[in-house]
Amino acid sequence: MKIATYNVNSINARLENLSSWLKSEQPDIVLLQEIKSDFNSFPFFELQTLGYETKILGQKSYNGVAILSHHKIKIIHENLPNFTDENSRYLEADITINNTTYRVASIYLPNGNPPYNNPDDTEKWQYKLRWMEAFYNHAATLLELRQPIILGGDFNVIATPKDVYDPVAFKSNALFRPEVRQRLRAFELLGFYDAFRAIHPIDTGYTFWDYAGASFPNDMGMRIDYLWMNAFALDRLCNIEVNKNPRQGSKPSDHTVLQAVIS
DNA sequence: ATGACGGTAGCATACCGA
Repeated sequence: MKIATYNVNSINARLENLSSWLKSEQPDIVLLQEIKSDFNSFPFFELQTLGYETKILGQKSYNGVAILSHHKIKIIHENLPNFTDENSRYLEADITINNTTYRVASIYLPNGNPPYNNPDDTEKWQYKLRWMEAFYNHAATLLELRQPIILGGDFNVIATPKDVYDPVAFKSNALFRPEVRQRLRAFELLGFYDAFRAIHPIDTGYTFWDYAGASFPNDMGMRIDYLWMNAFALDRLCNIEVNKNPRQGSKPSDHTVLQAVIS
């Protein structure tokens, strides 16, 4: 069973790029973020011709998450429970493959940096912290399940200094501030394993490179996309890798794919 | 530190992002 997470930065702008990756890798489950599309403009039919059923929590212009699968998708939650969110950032589902039911979620955690035109505005930062608290609370309840759980997506948090090309420059950035790293760590200590780090203790594993400058050729990236697994899922983890192909084609997203194989 | 660069809405330019 192959599962992947990919922040596409608009599903419609990325359809060709996404399709060619789907055709070559044939993942069973795909967690997408930043589809930037509501139900009416989502390319359900194009993905269906590639063999994928799709469930989305859409939104016009911004945010939006989706789950694709070769198998039937049963939606469990749209949005985080016990948290009123004006943005579409969380979609949770059960997918049964070969008699195993996987609980999966596609997650687009808030960025948290102030808008460029208003550097003193802390509203987005406060929203990020509240979001992470609600996510922590829900994740704690998920661990009661006796089934493999895979929580994947764009977490917008750089877990450690080695997960970014220049940790000093990002010292005060909302992706790297101690408050969010501590919260991600607390989530991890509940019993969710960073699948990439479980297999690759040293590799950089960057999943995002800014469009600006020559970030990608110079490998000035950061690791902010994750697949977090409970013990039931991690026990079955065979392989996990960052696939950089979608980042180097024409019209790439600024993120690339993190894909795992589970037995 | 700033803004590059790219996407959306909608038609000029503002907003958003990591």
